[in-house]
Amino acid sequence: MPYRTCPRHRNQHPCSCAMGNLYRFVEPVLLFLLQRKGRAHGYELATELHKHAFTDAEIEVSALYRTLRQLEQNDCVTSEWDVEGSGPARRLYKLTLRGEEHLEEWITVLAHMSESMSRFVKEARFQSPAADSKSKITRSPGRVASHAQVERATG
Amino acid sequence: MPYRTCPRHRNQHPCSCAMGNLYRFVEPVLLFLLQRKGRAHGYELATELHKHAFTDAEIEVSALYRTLRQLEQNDCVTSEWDVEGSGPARRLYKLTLRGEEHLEEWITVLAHMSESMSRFVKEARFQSPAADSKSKITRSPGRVASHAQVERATG
DNA sequence: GCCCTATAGATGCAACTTGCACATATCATC
DNA sequence: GATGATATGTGCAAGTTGCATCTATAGGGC
Repeated sequence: MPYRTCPRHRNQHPCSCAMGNLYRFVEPVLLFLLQRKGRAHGYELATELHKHAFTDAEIEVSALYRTLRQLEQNDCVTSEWDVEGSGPARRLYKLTLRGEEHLEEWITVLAHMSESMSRFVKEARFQSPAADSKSKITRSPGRVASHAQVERATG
Repeated sequence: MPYRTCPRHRNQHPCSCAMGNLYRFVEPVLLFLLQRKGRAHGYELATELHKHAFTDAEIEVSALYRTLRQLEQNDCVTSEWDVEGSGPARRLYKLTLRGEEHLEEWITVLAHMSESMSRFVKEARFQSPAADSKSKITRSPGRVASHAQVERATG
């Protein structure tokens, strides 16, 4: 059953790597961190991102940079090169007013989703009370098979 | 600002259509409904899906059928044609043991995500208390721009 | 018979997203 | 001048999605 094994967390099953598309949740966390820190560069944000991530799947650095560029094109952040200090130049990002608004929209989205999920989990657990006890690992979220993985598994 | 208008919910902004990729959350709801109903066909599930959906974005029927086929290829459900009754033949789906296990994995994932989101929302609202009051619409989640929308907006 | 609508399931495809590998550049240390 | 840490990106194959479209059965109206 190949769709149930993850190359990254082979032994700490279940994991959430196959949920993919996590960059969407990278966006609100980046906005949040930028609001809190005032200004920061990408590499720095990368080190703090996982503390606020919604799953324990690793976050791609490339996804982070792409998300920052996307946010800038949407006028949610501005950036300027910082050549002070040693090491390679870093791009310093700052939240704009629009970025703050966008974060607030995100907060509304996530509050809504969180409630829906929580309701669903309660209802599903009530329907099938095995869910709590059967799973050996409670901290890590479960695994999801993608279409591609189905192909590999059945093809 | 084209990225901030949605063709479907132009007036009830903000919406969550641009979050896309919702079929991933279609999967657990399908598993849940199948467990509850014993057996059902796709069209029937489509009518009940939105009641348990995690956002108010419409769920594509094609995504539903694709998800059901995917689940079958993963041995999470089985199906057989039902030619009884009038109208076109329908494919009757039933949950397998593996499907139940997969639902439980999903429940673990979603419980974890829901908690992380809720924590994030609290922290972010504490940091920026405007989030509750500024947004005129509280029921609908906010809007997210995709890469493509950025291109259209800025190109 | 023919048209319309509802039911039911499915596919085609362009556009889009993602994971992974790789590229580039600066500076420190050995 | 090799190696490694810091820092920011790009290329591309493989995967996903939204929308339009297709097939098919049955019922009702004309």
